[in-house]
Amino acid sequence: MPHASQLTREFYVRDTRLVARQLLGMRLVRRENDLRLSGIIVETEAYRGEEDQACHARVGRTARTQVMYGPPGHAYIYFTYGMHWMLNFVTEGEGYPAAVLIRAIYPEEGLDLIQARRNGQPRPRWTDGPAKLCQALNIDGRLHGLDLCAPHSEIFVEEGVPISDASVTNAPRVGLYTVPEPWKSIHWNFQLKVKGTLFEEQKVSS
DNA sequence: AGCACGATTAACT
DNA sequence: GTTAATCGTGCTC
Repeated sequence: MPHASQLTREFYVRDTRLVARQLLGMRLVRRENDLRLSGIIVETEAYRGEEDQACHARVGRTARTQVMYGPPGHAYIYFTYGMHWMLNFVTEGEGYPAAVLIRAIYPEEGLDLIQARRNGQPRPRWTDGPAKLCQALNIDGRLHGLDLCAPHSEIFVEEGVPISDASVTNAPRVGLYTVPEPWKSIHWNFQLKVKGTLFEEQKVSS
């Protein structure tokens, strides 16, 4: 069986909230040497514009946020809490700062390596958080700015499983404490919830 | 130069 | 529910 097709830049150029929703059910792929690690994306969040007080670009264009102002379909990877890396995909048109945070995946390929990197954690906790999936897939600042649409890219997204609107839930974005309203409570978190599936089992355990 | 805080996680009471 | 770990970033002095 050939692998599904890699998403092109046209996918990422659209409204960040739509891209975040459409990423659910897609497959995140990490290429390491000749290995493929992958998982189905089950949780995302949208961050868009300098007016969004939860978005890093609220402070404008800096060395850190520069990539978010660049062309869509690139990786925005940042370091936080003194120890954790976060993976985002740049969205919308060049010059408008926006990105989708990948918060959780359901792991499918490379399980042995993922388990080893997750240091004895139970399977439902391997990739059920934004920093956890970066640890599991060996994603850090070295990959910041990477083009997700380039041939043989070390990170990319491909077609996964079809998702119905009924299986998607919206919620406020996670981890915002000092962010003013309406940004703190706006429902820009997207989760895949399919009763009776392993996707649900993972999120219930998180 | 110093400071407060962060799009988190794991371990603990 | 609470808290330590640990350091880059942006802001103030």
